[in-house]
Order: sequence, then C-alpha cells, then structure tokens
Amino acid sequence: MEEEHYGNNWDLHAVVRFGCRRALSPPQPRAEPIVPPREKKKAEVLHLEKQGADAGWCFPDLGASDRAGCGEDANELLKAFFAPPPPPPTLKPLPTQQQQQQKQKQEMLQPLMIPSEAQAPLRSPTAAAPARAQPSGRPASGAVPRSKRRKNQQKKVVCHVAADGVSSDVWAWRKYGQKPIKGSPYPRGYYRCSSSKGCPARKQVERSRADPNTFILTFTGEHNHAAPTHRNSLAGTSRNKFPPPSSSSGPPPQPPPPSLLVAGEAAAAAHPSPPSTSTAGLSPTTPLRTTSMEEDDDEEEDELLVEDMEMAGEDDLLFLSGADSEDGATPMSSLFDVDDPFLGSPWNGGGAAAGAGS
DNA sequence: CGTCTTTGACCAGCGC
DNA sequence: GCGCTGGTCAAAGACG
Ligand SMILES: [Zn+2]
Repeated sequence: MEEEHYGNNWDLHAVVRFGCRRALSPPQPRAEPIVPPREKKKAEVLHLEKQGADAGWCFPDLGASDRAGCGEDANELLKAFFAPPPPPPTLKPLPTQQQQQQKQKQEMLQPLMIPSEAQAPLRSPTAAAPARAQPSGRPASGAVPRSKRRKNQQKKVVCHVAADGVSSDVWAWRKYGQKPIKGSPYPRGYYRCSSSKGCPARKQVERSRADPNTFILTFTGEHNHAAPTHRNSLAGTSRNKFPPPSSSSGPPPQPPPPSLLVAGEAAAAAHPSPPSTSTAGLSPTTPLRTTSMEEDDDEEEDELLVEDMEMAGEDDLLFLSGADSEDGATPMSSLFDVDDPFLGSPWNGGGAAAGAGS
C-alpha cells in the first residue's frame, strides 16, 4: 500500500518538480501532517546547513560530533570527510542514535533548522557502533547479523545540500537500496561506501519535501580508510542511461565542472535518468567520471556554502543544509531515483529512467 | 571483466 | 501482541 501511494506521489511530484525545479519553484504545497506522533525519541543529529558544494561540503563525523561544538567541529569533520588528504583511519564505533525522519521533515519545513527544542534532548550513552552486519535471517550470508541496527541509536549526520551537493563527496558510494518514506513524497536512497569493502560508512539521500531542490543527506558510520584518491572501481561506474530516443528530455547534459566530482546522486533523485552511480570520489587528481546526467535546468548547482551550522544542542544528528545552489552543474546520477521506474518521467523520455529498470 | 544499478523480499526495531 | 516503517540483503541486468 504505501508503496503504491508513494510511487505515485513522489514519483510524479519528484519528477515534475525537478523538471521545473527552477522554473517553478513552488515550495511544495503539500500540506500533509507529517508529524506522526510516533516517533519521539532521541536522536543525535547534527544540523548543518550548507549551500554550495564548493564552499565547503561538510562531512559528518559520526564519531566526534557530539554536540558540543558541533558547529565548528562538525565543519571540520565534514571537511575531513570531504577532503581526501587527511583521513584518519581511526574510526571508532560511534555511538549511535537514531532519529526520526519525520522529525526531520518537520524541521525542514521550518525555515531553517532549528535545533532547539525540536530535537529532543536525549541521547544515549553511546552505543556500540552498529556495524551492519549480517542478515539475521537470511540463510547464508555473511557474518554479521543484519545489523543491529538500532533504530534509535545510530548517530547520524544530516546535511541539507543542493542537488549538486549531494554528489559532492570524495568517497565513492554504491547504492544498495531505495525505499519510499512514509512522510516524504520522495523515496530515500541508501548508499554504501564502495571505496573500501569493509567501510561501514553509509549515506542516505532523500529529497527535501519542503524544498525539492534540496537534498537531505544522512551519513552514518565512519570511513575506515582514507579518502580514495581514485575509486577502486572504474568499471561500472558511471553509467549513464540516457533516455530513449523519444523524448524529449531535453538537451544533453552539460559537462559538469570538475569541481564537484562525484556523480550525482541528486540527479537520480531528481531526475530520472541517468546514470547512477554516485561515484564520487575523486580527488582533485582524479577526473571524475561521473557522469553526466542530464539536467535540464539546473545544472548549476554546485556550490555549497555553509550557511549555518546549527547543531542542535542536544541533537544527535548533524544537520547540514545546503540550499539550493545554483551553480554548478552537478551531475547527479543516482541518488535516489526519484524518477522511479514506475512512473517514468518525461524527463527521461519515457521511462528510461532510472534505468532501468531492469 | 568488474562494478554498479535496480527491484523485491526479509528482518528488526519501535510504537501503540 | 500486533502492526508499521525503515533498513539491509540478494539476484539479475546493464554498462564501461
Ligand atoms: Zn569508506
């Protein structure tokens, strides 16, 4: 049930919105009561706002961002994540706390994130890192249980970034899942660090319901390896799936500036089409292959400026917000496909979207 | 050849 | 105790 609903809803909306992102920028009139009284727990979230990837992407440091200097700390952390040079391999299991997305949504609805009371002042002592692990139920699988994913105790860093920001990281991310979220018209994409096999770092990309132009990135886990100077995988990386000849989807994508790197997750999220892969990584030395995507109008969003970093004093989550940037064409490829295969957006030309489909 | 993407199904956690 | 949601895994397909 929900899926169907979501599918229809976010797909269309997403597609449409994105298509007109700039042209129409109506904040979604969706007035849904997204505030389920269900979740009210504690979560450690850091709220950071950022605009402009170039300005400085921020990466989450799940391990260190506690709440105390979240602002500066967070920034540094973020930077560290983004910056390939100094990657401290020291990662420790971070305490984890989970947050409720619905709550996030609420915050997003607000003009900026307000950490204040919105977040609950709770926190847990530190739990051991989740470390995803094995499927618990699945027959043969790995060795770790699906993870002890505690829904409530995972430290996550949430960043709001423009579409381009989504793909701005030095790490390569591989998409391992996508699901519609109940309070959001848009689906959430789940990405894992593909730079290292055992890297527990995970990234969730979701389109902001309030600002379709903005993406909400949630980082969980820390990288246990240095930033990749160059992705390990070259092969299937940037796969761009262009839409079929039919359609119009618009002009071909423009070459994204090398500044960003990373592919575009946002693209996917926002645009249905393209490539997928969020490859990212790529350091300045590495050319990014990423893909291109086809963005119709917004290709220019790439700069993230950190506008405000507000850390919720007690939030366990780090919120970064990137407003929409407008410069930069960041190719996003597959963050989450908002395009959804079900709807097939016109952008893609009919469905080519995502690609897929398989 | 290798990697990544996509989709479906399962499981776990949480809330009521 | 049940139901709901979210998160992850796995398989197949596709692309570079
Ligand atoms: Zn990693």
